[in-house]
Formats: sequence, structure tokens, C-alpha cells
Amino acid sequence: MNREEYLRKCSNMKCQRVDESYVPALQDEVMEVEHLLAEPRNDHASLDGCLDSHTTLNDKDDLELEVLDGLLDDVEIDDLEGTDGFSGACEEYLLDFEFAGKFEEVLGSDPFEGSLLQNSSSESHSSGLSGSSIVGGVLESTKVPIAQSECKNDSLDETVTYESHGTFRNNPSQPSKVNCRYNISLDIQHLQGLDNDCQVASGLLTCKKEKGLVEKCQPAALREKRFRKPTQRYIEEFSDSRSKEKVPTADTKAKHSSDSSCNVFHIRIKALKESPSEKSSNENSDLILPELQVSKGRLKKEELEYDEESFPSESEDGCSTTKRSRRNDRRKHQKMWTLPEVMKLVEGISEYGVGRWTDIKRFLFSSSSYRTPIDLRDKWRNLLRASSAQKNKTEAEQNDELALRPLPFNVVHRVRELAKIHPYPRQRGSKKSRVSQAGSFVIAKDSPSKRSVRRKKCT
DNA sequence: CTTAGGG
DNA sequence: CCCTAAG
Repeated sequence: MNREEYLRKCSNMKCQRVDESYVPALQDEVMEVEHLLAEPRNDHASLDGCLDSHTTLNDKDDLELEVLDGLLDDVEIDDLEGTDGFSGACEEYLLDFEFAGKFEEVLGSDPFEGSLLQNSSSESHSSGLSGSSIVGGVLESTKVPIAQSECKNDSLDETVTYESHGTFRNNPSQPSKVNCRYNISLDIQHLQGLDNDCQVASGLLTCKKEKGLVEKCQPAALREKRFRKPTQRYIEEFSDSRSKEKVPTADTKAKHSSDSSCNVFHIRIKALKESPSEKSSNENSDLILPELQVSKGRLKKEELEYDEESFPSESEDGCSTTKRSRRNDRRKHQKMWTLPEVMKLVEGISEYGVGRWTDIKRFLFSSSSYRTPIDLRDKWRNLLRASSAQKNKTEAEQNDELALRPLPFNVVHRVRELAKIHPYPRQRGSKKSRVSQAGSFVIAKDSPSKRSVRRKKCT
């Protein structure tokens, strides 16, 4: 099958949905979905390729996984409202589902992958599925998924999402994804039967190809439908996510970090399976899940977002977000400094001087998107504190520290030296206050390397 | 806008 | 990390 067919199908579904449309909608949700979609877009491309030529599935896996992670992250965060009251929509859901199944088949991915649901399949699918399922099925069981009703044209992903919702909702008895999938594949044939005519299809295609903004692709008509005052809460959330989303997307090179999300996802699924009782259990899972997620994330720290420049070796966690449960909050979570980073920082400081955080950032940390100059400064501050503390500590304590964190001697030493020269914390009395000003000579005799420090012309 | 300093 | 004041 070629992707055209799929697309058509998709469009059909869409159309249907539209017609039946239960109207609605949380714009926010839709938007969020879009966002989600946006990221994965690149994958779509790959997907297409897959369809055309069934080869190279493996290659994509990695990428997709990454994306998936990201998606999961997002998805998980988004709390799509569950869908409860809508029986009428069942059909649609089914259709969607079918579609999804088909897709997978085409791709060649095993529908019954079980725990790892969708490495190979399109990321969108997986993301949609996982996210939605979790959300809809587990978390909120009471609300109607308005967003879903929205008929976005582009929405392979969306479709998927819907379907997942539907499935879960419709078949509470089938908590496991596997089952769901099964159904899907079987029904695929039906899908074929559908005819196509929506312009939506075109929209879809375009979207896919262009990976551009989803919104653009949307047909005017559809667009009209979706205007609905978003809840305040949603609004703020949305905006939040919006800004956030932008960042990661921008630097594609930087990977998406969110390994933990994956885990979370799995966990959640598990929970789902274990508690088929739905409603009641759902509530429970809701509460419990977050915790699991956190712990999991912690356990499995991985490295991510390190770009070329950074040192991959020192995997930092990066993820860990204790409270990422709700939207992604501005990566409030710290990214643990790696040793190489520290070294770089020290190096930079010795070269550019202590106050020149921006310079250091630009030269040495340009690749790391996170780590703002302020971060550097803070780190430096901490280093200073640490070094001084270490100086004052007893041997035992020092050993202790060493065990805890491997701060290489040389580094510590370096820091110490720099610390002598730079009065960052204006520490008590600023023993070396003169340094900052007349630093030249002092430095010179102190250590050659530091020379340039502070020298660089302070603007 | 960038730093410094405090939370 | 985050926020705010100051240059």
C-alpha cells in the first residue's frame, strides 16, 4: 500500500469525524496535540520513506525512539481530558484505530510488541497511543475529549490519539495495548472500504510533507469549527507549553531528552493492565503513577541533550524532573554538571575572566543550549564554595566528598587558585580584593595561567 | 542586556 | 535553578 491510500483513509476518518463532530473542543487540547505533532514531524518524513520502501526500518528506530521519548514526555504532560461521554464517537474511534493498525502493519512493525510498543512504528502513533491512552484511560475518565473531536486535518497523530482513546474507552476490558492492536489490525480491511474525498486529505499530505506548521494546513472550514474559548487554566498551560516546545524544536540537533518519560510510559501501561477495573482503579493509578515515574526516571539516568561539543561520555541526567507531571515547566530541572563541563568552565574562567559569563558561555558552552551564563556563574559560585569548604574540611570529610563526587584534584586545585584570584563571593573580607582591580601583577606572580583573567578589558 | 546577589 | 536589582 502506498501512503496515499493511507492518507486518504486518514482524511476519511477526519471527515467522518467532522460530520459527526461532537463539536467541541478544547482548543487547548488540540493545540497541544499539534505541538506534539510538530516535533515528530521529521519522523513523518521518515515514515513516508518507510511506506514507500519497506526497507530501513531499523535505522529509524533510533530516531523514532528519541522522538518518541520526547513525545511521551509531552503527552504525558498534557492531560487530555478523558473521554467519557461519548458513545456516538465509537465508530470513529474504531476507524481511527484501524488506520493506525494498518499503518503499523505496513511499516512492518510487530503489532504486538507489547511493552515497547512502538519503536518501529511511526512515532506519532506510539506517542499518540501512549499519551492518549494514558490520559484518557487512566487519568481522567470523566471528561469528554473535545480536542479529539476537533478535526484537524493533519493528523495522523491525532488520529492515532483518538483511536487510542476510543479503544480504551470502548473496551475497558482490554487494558493492554496488545489487545487493542490486535483489533486494529483486523479491522484494517474495513478501512480500505472507505472512500475518500475530503480535502482534508490534501491538507494531510501537505502537512506530512512539509512538516510545517500544522495550523497552516488546516482547512478554513475546519478551522472555523475550532474556536472555543479555552479554559483559563488551559490557556496558561498552553502558552507554557508553547514557549517550551519551541525551544527544543529549534535546535533539532540537540536531542530531546526525556528518557525517563519512556519509562514512565511503560510503567503507566503496566498500571493500566493491572487495573482493568478502570474507573476506580484509574483514580488510583493517577496518583500512583507520578511517583513511579519519578523514581524510574531517577534510576535510569541517561545522557541526552549533549551536543557535539559537550562530552557525551559524562552522561548527565538531564531528565529528572521531579515535577514534570504537569506541563513542562521551563526545564526547571537542573542538569547536573558533568566533570568535563566543570573543567571547561574553569578553563573558560581562567581564560576570559570571572565576570565574563556570557563570553564563556559563548565560547565554551555554545553547544549546550541549557547552561545559561547565569548557570555558569552559579556553578562557579558553587565550585568556589565547594573548594573552600574542602579546604577547611577534615581529611575524613574530604574523603567522603571524594567518594561522593569525583572532583578531580587538578580541577579543585584550579578552582582554588582561581578562587584566590577572584573574589566572587566577596567572601569575608575579600582577602584578595585588590586582585580584581590590580590583578595584573598579583596574578602574574601567582600563576601565569590566570593572567588574562580579568584582563580582558572589562567593558 | 549582562552581572551580582539572594532565595 | 529562579528572581530581582543595578550597571
